[in-house]
Amino acid sequence: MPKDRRSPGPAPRPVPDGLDDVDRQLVQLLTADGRMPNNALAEAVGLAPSTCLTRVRSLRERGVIRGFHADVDLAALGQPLQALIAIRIGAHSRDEIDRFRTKVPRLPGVLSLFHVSGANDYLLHVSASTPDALREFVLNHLTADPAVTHAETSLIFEHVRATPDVRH
Amino acid sequence: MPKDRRSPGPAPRPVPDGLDDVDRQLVQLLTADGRMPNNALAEAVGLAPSTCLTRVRSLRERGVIRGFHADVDLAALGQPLQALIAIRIGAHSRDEIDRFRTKVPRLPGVLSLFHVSGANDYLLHVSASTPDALREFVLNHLTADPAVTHAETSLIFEHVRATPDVRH
DNA sequence: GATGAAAACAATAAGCC
DNA sequence: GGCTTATTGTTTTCATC
Repeated sequence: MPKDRRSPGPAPRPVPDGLDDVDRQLVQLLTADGRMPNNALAEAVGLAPSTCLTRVRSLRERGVIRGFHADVDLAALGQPLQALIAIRIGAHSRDEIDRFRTKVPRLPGVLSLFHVSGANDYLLHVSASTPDALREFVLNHLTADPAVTHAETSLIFEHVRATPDVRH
Repeated sequence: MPKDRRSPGPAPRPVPDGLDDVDRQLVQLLTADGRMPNNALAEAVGLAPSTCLTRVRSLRERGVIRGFHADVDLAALGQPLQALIAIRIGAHSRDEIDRFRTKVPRLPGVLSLFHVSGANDYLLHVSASTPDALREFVLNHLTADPAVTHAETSLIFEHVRATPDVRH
């Protein structure tokens, strides 16, 4: 079945609603360079600037593009250390988990929180200015938390960010 | 010693060279919104647009700001699964490690590669379209690699990105 | 949906403090 | 460093297809 026109019953698909090739190209280009100007973008995908603008707006409105962020060298900002901390939660009560999940992303130095399957419950990506600051972070905010039963810190020697290929 | 002027011998500091408060604010603002226009940025930090432009340029030139990227909802692009894969390397020869480190970020679906201390050597953040695609990725690119002795996959249930606080 | 043309706005260069 | 002004270029709206 090639195109499924005239489907009578169900519903017209909820959110991301078909991204075509041009949409994917735009996402790809803006992932690689989030400040690429609209007219350059337009030329790159072969659209008029006004059309391109409409497309990009629609991608943002549909939540396909969530936002744009500067990628910063934290070492240059006095945070030369990064770590990944594997965390286990003891009390698996909904409340404890929600509290932890809400509190952690607001702690200073926190970059990302992953809730994961497997032996650990969370993986926390943090930055710190010194080994002591990292130790203090773990002791004050993780070890001291009654919900946390285990926290294992691994230093990050190197972090390579890949630009995801967004084609089918 | 307040300012260390007239230091005769050493050298005038190599790269990030003192970031002042305005620099930090700019970094903070551009981390939160990488597409904030220069004139809005200028107003937010209390500078003239031209001056602000010079500052931001300098931040990029000094590598404090490495780039700008769209934050994309991969699920909307047909990659609803994400995983973190803990990897151990057997042969700890320099060549094997370099090869692994070079090859992995180019594999399809790879988002980030962390080289870490501790029991594991790497932590790989990937996206996939289906559980089968994830399994194929692990089997073809990790298990099949002679340098890899162990690969343990954890599904990511949720990923919360924090906006780092860049103040001192 | 896509377009081109016009109006509105932002980025940049130059000269000066 | 920073500011202002003048210029260039980009974004955005709108009427039209």
